[in-house]
Amino acid sequence: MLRYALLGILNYRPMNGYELKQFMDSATNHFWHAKLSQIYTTLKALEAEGMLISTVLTQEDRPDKRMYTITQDGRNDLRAWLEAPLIEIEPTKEPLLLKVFFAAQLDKAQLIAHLRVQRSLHQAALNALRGETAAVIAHAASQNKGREKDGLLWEAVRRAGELSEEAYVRWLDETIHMIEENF
Amino acid sequence: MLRYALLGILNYRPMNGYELKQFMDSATNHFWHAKLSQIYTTLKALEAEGMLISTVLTQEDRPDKRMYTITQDGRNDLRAWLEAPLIEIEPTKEPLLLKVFFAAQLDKAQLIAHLRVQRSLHQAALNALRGETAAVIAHAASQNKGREKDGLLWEAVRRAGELSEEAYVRWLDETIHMIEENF
DNA sequence: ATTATCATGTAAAAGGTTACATGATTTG
DNA sequence: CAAATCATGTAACCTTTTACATGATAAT
Repeated sequence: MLRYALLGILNYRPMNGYELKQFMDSATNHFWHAKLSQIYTTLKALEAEGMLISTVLTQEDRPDKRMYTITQDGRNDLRAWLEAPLIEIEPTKEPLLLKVFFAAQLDKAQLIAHLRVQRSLHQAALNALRGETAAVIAHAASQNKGREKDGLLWEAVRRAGELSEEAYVRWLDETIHMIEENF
Repeated sequence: MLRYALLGILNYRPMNGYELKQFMDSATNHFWHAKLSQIYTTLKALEAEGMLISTVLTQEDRPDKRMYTITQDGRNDLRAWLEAPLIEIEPTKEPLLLKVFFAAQLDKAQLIAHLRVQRSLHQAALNALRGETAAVIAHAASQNKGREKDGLLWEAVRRAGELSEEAYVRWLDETIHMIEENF
């Protein structure tokens, strides 16, 4: 599925692997991420399939860049994927919930400590979505005249992350409180 | 991490692979899942490491069962993992959000259709958490006298799933409404 | 009759992470 | 002077999924 993330981004404009990684880190991190090593190998595979073409851009003072451009085949593949409805829910894996499920043998203080660490991490993620991510999206939308729909959807997706993190923090607060009272 | 799910469940009582799969499907599905093939290979690896021991239980009218029992080494490993705090957030991958992010080229009706399919799937997941999952947990807790903490944590984890699905359905409603108005 | 359940496994492939390898420039 | 940034890639490994393989009994 990383292939569609890359095709989707390269459908905005050509980029190199390093820049794709930066784009994902700043804009898609809360719903899709990848390591550089996987981005490079996936770009190579997409070019071999004819979905992308690359050209080397020689730079002075900086290493050369391999710029990838989406082809018509790539656009068709992206379109077909966008049109296909998702008829399943993505099954989630939540290490924290797995740990809490089996944590009855831990003592109260240790369990609460675990939950508080997660609370601060999720609060930070929520702040990032409301701050940096919101700013990146607003800026990109403002530079994208004539394509207002993009901006609406980017914001909708950001909002999904915000609701999800709000719910997580609320659950952590609820649960810390419950354990303080009942353990 | 499946290893800790299996060690955690086998710490309640010995089971075979097939039964572990059923347990996970009915109780842990919303935060951890695995295919039978992976469960079998992981059990084998855990036994090779000395975390589990297995014995074959011969049955009439049914295929034989390989029952797995946790060892002291397994209990120690489980304990060490439970005590280690989780200092990172699990990065999520949400195919629906990936699709919506790039979906500006779809027409309004198609996009709304995609979101409505997901709405019904997430509503069904929410109903399952409030129905079957809640019942399974309540029943298991009632049969677990003297270990009330287990039941409190099982319910807390179920509640996390409920809050998460509620937030998802709310977001889908918000987004369907936004697209109906602004696209 | 057909489908579901019970029951265990192996093999191949795909997806993803970690480690290795290199090296210049810029910022602190 | 050290660390971060820019920049690309390969190799080994781990995790997970899909497909293959078998076969009896119970339910519809």
